[in-house]
Amino acid sequence: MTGKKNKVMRLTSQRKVILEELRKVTSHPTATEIYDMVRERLPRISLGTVYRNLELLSSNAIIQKLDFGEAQKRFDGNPEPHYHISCSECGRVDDIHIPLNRELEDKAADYSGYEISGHHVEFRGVCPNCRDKAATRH
Amino acid sequence: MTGKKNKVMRLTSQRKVILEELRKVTSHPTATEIYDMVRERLPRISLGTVYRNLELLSSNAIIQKLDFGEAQKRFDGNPEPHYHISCSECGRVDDIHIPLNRELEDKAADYSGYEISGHHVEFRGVCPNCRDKAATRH
DNA sequence: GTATTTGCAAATACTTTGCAAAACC
DNA sequence: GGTTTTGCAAAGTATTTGCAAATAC
Repeated sequence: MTGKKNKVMRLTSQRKVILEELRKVTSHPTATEIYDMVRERLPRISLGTVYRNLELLSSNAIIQKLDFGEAQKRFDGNPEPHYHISCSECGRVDDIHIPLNRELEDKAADYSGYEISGHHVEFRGVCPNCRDKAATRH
Repeated sequence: MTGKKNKVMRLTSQRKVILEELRKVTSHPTATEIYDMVRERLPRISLGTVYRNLELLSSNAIIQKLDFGEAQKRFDGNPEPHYHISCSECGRVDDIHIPLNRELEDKAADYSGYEISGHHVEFRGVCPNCRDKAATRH
């Protein structure tokens, strides 16, 4: 019905550690960053395994795969929809937990005729750290 | 001051045709789609040139580079900020010209301490075509 | 016991880049 | 005339995949 595969997802040590490490941070790491984090606990894990698990976990809505237009995708251990902001200076990505604006979806549906299933908001700006650094330079 | 290069951007036939073709459509084509469109008028143009021009034009805010999490980036001949919606069935991308919600930026600034420079909203849903097709199938 | 998952390495997909020749202003 | 841009081909980067061995249940 939903098109999802019906395979049982086994709890391998690799999968468990990837999920644990991802849930520890709010930094929205890339696949290679996660690889590095996980390798401290599982030195023999391969990058391919990390990619495969991130793909599987995100397609099962256990984590989120994010794309901020950079070369590498990022991952978020929190599967609940929420907004994000990225710093144009240092590239860091933070969560923005303001309430989702459902009215936007109604407007978009009226405008487009689409049947809307969700939306995402990405803010751009300069993070407090980088703003302070810039100020210090004067 | 702004970090932009000060080179003069020359009006080559390749650049002109790329821009013209991109402005003709609202389909948010990928680089290879633009390559195919342009090649009908300039059969000897190379894909590298298309990429270089799309990069240059978007970094000069003459066009927009968009990323919907697919493998390929997409391009929009309209440089004005506006929202987008993509169809989860067929992948098409449409503009949503509802007014930008600046209040969201204020809320995000309050929440995060960032200095916000802009935001983008992406809706997901099923386009009218695909909805009709799905209905017909029953 | 059997289907899923892993590590490894090779393959793929998209985009970028070096360079000499051509084009623009 | 000097700088930018092009075509071409090769390189780069991120991600995916085939396969035999290992693992989970």
